[in-house]
Parts: sequence; structure tokens; C-alpha cells
Amino acid sequence: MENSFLLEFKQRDYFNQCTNFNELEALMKKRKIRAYIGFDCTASSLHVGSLLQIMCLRMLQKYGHQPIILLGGGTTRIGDPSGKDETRKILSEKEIEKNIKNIEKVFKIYLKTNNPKIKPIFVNNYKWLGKLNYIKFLREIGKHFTINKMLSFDSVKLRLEREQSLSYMEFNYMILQAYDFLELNKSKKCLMQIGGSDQWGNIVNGVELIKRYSGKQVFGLTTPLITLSSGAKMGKTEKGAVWLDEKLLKPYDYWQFWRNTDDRDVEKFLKMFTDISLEKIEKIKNNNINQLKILLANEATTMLHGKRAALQAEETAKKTFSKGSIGDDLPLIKIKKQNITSGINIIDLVIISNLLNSKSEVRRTIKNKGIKINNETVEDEKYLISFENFNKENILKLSHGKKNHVIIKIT
RNA sequence: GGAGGGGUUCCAGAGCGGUCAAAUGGGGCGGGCUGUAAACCCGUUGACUUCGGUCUUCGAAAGUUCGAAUCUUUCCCCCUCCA
Repeated sequence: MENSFLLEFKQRDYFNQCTNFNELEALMKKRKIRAYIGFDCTASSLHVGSLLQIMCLRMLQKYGHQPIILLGGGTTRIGDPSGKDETRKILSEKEIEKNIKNIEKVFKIYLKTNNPKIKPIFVNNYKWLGKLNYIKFLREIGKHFTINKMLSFDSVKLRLEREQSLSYMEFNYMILQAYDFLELNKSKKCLMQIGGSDQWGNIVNGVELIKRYSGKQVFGLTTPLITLSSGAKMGKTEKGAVWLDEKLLKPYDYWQFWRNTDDRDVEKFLKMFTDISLEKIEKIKNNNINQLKILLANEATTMLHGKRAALQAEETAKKTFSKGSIGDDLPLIKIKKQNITSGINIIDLVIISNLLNSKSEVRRTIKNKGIKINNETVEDEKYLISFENFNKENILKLSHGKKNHVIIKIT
């Protein structure tokens, strides 16, 4: 069978639902189309939770289609109730603008190309939503929506069933999103909207609106919600979101995120989040699981932070975990010579290193044998750091648990 | 607008005058086992501490009391039902 966007989309398990699969397939084989995904701009960057969506856009490009990225300056002002239990914070306009600028950078990395035909198009729905006329909007767009139906959508239904309040503002979100699609269809000839499975209702609304409003056939396509084998949601770790931004999450930590993938998820992630061909994945999938995890981490990190960062992260990991030595990529904390001379306590050192947040926590951790200096467990919370702890390069490795290490350097 | 129910530590959720820094579960963190995995087991989970204690927390403020998360008053917020 001939390779196509939708085929690979399915093979890599990106596929959840489609409004009209056969027709969409026929269309996409016949010609190149434009498709869009909308992204939330409530945070200053995107995290791994959006990565699958980004990968979809990459795949569009791979098959010669052109991605449109909607950074919803308008809808972010409202807040999507889908999958949310509570009304979100409303951000100021300035914050949203700032977020949009920063988020664009992520796409410029993942969707980089010299081919103008598949160059990503950025749009901001505030441009049209911001100047809507309420009455006109109700008459032209609002008439196509029935409350009966809107109430039946999961985003609304679940909120109501859980007896959580849903404001009128949020209730309108789906209409605005549908309108976005209509607008993009008109102005950019966009024929498809992709989104996570939680967006299905919103997307269908758009498809139907366009059908009713202008009689045109457009398509909706959704990706599954990725749940980890452990049952947790992907992308949120204990320490916070796994950001796609080196300012928020260092390449080494990003690498570690992938390296620590659950065994059961490795093959799935190789398919979803790397460019490794499916044939190759099939061939190597029974290789040593830890080698596969390293491969996954390298591929994913390279895609975002570049080859060098990935290799460096791998090297540091190797040194830290296999050899117990010190990797260059570990966070470096500088400390003045006088501080050592005047005597610095282990508790304070841990705090300075940002490994833990409070002295009580440090004390507890020491009691639980969780703090190490140069791989040796610190037994006494009154332990004083001395020059003897540093090696000839004036370096000391301070560890909290097995995975959190910091280099302390005398300057 | 009327009637009721409620706001407790990261979350859920007990407590309903002293023995409460607050049960239990989840989550987190650390240790063990391993493979930087999963599962499992153990410890820990407000802050500061000279390890004796001290300080700040139970929506907010004021009050009753020797003593309040627990009682009273006012205020704020949320939910349910009725209009």
C-alpha cells in the first residue's frame, strides 16, 4: 500500500477518530491541504502534553501538507472547559501575548523547513474574535447551535454531572472554536482540524458549522489521549511539567524524562515521538530495553535541543549513573572559598544547591540516607564541608537520592 | 430573593472544646530490591531548632474560654433545592 499521511498517522498510533475517514483519505491523496491545530496559551511554553500534536504537524509536512498553528489569543482569554474540573485563571492580555511569542519558538524548531509550501502558518484568533459583534455573531453563527446539543457534549456534560459550575463564558468556548475553524477555512482554505481526543466535540462543531454556514466539507481528526502504563497523565512529573523549552527544563532533564520511560511505554513512544522508521522500530523493538530508552531519549532530545545537547546529556548520564563520576551537564553551583574556610554545614549546602527547599526536609532526608557527597552517604546532619571533600579540580558532587545531582565548585 | 449544606495540611477526606501539626487513603520524597523500569517492602511527608523545644497552620476577621480546627458574631467563597 502506498504511503500516505493517514496511513502513517494510524501506524504510529496517532489516530483516534476522524469525521469522515474515507473522504479525507481520498482528498489528501489527491492534493495537498492545509490543516490546523489550536494551542492553548495559558502557559509561557508548551510541555510534552502537546508534543503529540506537534508531531502531527510534522507529519503533515512530511507528506507535503501545510500546517497552520493557531495560537489562541482569543480563546485563551476564555478558557476551554474540556477536561477541566475548574474554571481556569484568566490571564492578562500582556501575559498571553508574551506566551504566544514564546510558544511560537517551539514550532519554529519542530517545523523548521526551507520549503515555502509546507512552512508553518501562524495565526492568532484574537484577530477575528477580538472584534466580533455580539448581535451579528449570534444571528450568523449562534443560530447554528442548539443548546440541546451543546449540553450533550462531554466538555459540558461532565462538568454538569460532577456538579461543578460552568460559566456562560466557558460554555461559549466551543462555539468560538468552531468559529475559528470557519474563519480559517475562509481565509486560509484550511480543510482540517486536528486535536486531542478531548477536542472531538469542539472539532465536530466546527466541521458542522462550516457545513451549515457555507456548505463546505471539512474534516476533523483526533489523536488519543496518551496515558502512561502507570495510569498517570503524560507530561506532568512530580517536579512539574516537562517543558519544551530549555529555559524551563534543561536538555539534560528532558533527556532524563525520556530515559525514565516505563518499560511498557517505550515502543509506543518510539513510534510516537521519534522519526525512526516503523520498519526499524519493528526490527529493534526487542533489543535491550535500556538501550531503547537511551535511543528514545537521544532522538527526542535531538529533535528539540539538537544533537549536541542530546549527546552531552547521554554522556553525563553515563558518567553519573554507570561510572558514578561527574558529568558536565549537571547543574553547577559555585561557592566561594571563604565559605568553606569559615565552615559550611551540609544542610546549608543542600539548600544552596536547590536540591531541597527547607532545612527540615534536608534533615529528614539525611535521616533517610538520601544525601550523598561524592557518592558517600551523609550520616550526620551536622557534617561540615571541608576542602577534603573537593577533588583536585575543586569539585564536589552532591546528590539527593539517586537521580538528583549537583556539582559544587569552589571559585 | 427564600431554604438547606459546605470551605481542614499537595489532593481526597476524618476530626467537632484540651491527649491535634491534626486519623485514613492517594500522591510526593528517601531507603531496600533492581535495570536510572514496573511491582513489592520500609521510612518520611508545616517551618525553625543549641533536638529541650519554639513558631505558623484547619476560608477571613473579631469574640467567648485557662485553652478553639472544634463554640459565638460578622464577612467572603462554593454547592443543592425552591423562586
